[in-house]
Amino acid sequence: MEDVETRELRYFVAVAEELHFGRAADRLGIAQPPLSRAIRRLEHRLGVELLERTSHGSRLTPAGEVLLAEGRTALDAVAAAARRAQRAGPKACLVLAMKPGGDAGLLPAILAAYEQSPDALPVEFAFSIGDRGAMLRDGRADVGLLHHPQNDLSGLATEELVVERRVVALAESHPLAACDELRMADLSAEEIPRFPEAARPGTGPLVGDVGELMQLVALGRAVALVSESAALRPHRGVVYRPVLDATPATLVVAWAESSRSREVAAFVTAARRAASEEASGTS
Amino acid sequence: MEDVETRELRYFVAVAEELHFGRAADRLGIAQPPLSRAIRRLEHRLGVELLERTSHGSRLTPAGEVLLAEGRTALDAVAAAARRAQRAGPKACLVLAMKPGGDAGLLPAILAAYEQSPDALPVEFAFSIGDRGAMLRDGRADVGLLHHPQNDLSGLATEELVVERRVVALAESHPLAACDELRMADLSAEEIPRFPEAARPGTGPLVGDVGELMQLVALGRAVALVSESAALRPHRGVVYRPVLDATPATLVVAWAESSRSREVAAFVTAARRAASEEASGTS
DNA sequence: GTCCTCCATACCCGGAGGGTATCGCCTCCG
DNA sequence: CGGAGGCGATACCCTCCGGGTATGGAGGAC
Repeated sequence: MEDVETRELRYFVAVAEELHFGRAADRLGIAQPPLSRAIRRLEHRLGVELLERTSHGSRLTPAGEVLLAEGRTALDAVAAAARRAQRAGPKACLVLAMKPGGDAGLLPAILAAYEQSPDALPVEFAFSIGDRGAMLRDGRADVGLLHHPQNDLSGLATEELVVERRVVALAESHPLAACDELRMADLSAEEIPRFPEAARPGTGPLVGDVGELMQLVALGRAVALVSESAALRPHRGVVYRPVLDATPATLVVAWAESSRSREVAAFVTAARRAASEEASGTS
Repeated sequence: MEDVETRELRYFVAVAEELHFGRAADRLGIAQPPLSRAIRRLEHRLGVELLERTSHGSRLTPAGEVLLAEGRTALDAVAAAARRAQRAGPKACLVLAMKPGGDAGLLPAILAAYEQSPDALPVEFAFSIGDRGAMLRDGRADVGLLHHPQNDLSGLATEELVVERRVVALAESHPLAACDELRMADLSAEEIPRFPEAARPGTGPLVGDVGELMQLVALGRAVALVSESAALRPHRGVVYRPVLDATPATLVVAWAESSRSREVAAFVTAARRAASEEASGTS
């Protein structure tokens, strides 16, 4: 069987996402006829129909659904290979993906421990609020600090660091601020902001970063569930209250399984050490 | 950045494995000059040197090492996407990779449970002695029964089924057959056969399948460590003795994380059920 | 029926990918 | 020390694939 080129996969993914050859061709920066031919050629080579063409758009066949899912991960893997090879050049570094403030206060200890490793590289930070898992999968980052179950960890290797209880950020003047502790049910009527990348749809206002989020909270226009360590950084006009029945967030160090280099392993070890020392120190 | 095509990755992997442009080109079925150019182009596009050319062969740079490892998994992912899409066509089926006899006796129960699932597909068997993990990674199979820690499970999702103690197969006439139980040290002087695909190198004779293996054992020319369930299938002239300090083998059901289809999930559920019923039934 | 939308077909062109011949360079050996 | 051989790079040519434009045909909306 002839093998599939990444260009063909990118083309198919574009069509499968748009369900429209014209728009997909537009997005890919090519004309529609070559795109149609490329998809037909791909279907013929695989011996499977991928799309049901109707006169108003197209639909995915079961095989198309499979190729969309698997093709995305394959494209991620190819991109990861290229990016990680690039970074392994003379000015090698380790890219850490994390949410600003999403380190449960462990970052200094982790970095200190990592820098003492003989395999340590300079660490670059890739701050991102929403897509840290994707950054690990497609090679934009090498290791990440992310949260379970808030982040999708599939396809990643992980190690748990600490479990963080979740607290709610409220305006000082908010009625609920009078309570010492809350339950999720108490928040059902509140506006909970969302970041644009958030997978789960909601009704809250969209915010771009943590600063905007806290601004909204301080104004009393919204409330926000955050990790308990975030409450250590006070914000003017905002108070924090524990939420008893919120599912706790587990901070994990994550990495792509295909990149089990010494450098990544050293970072994971450093993170593990920092977390366990933190746990024994504060207990 | 221009993206990397799978052809370029295949070319690079071939060169990186052969460390010789001529042999690699031969293996790829092309001439040497186009291959050299393709690699140079790839290096230039990534902005990194991948190989150190010497007059007697080539060596991998650190970036080349990274691209070799990541490129292999990327190629596997692309191949997996193509194969799984092909199989999702009209005559869809679920391919199960397993070692002959490597099911700890669970296979009938697993299949019975799976066939009752509403998502069940016809099951095809892909018997293989050595590379079942690779079959899952590159899409030749959808689910597999493999053993931890004998198999490399990296890049796969797994669920443990049963822990099997290991026993040694001996010829009836073998001196050690007189003992009721053995230790690994007792076997240190014995010939332990290897399958061609076995990663860990050894000195034992090469065997192609389980039949050959048992033949050798019956002749007293070798001994073999096998799972305790294998001892249930008697073989003429062969006896089994427990090995107290052999690390036990855990039978796991494994699948590629990117193919979390309903069919795969149903099979995993069936395997889990069969294993737990087996455990409670025999306890 | 008549548009309109969407995908497929027909045809052409440029350039990337592959082949052959040859060179430059290093190593090894006589 | 010099020639031979092996290895990768370069030069040059050609083919065919990937992409563009123009147009056709089918199906739904009104």
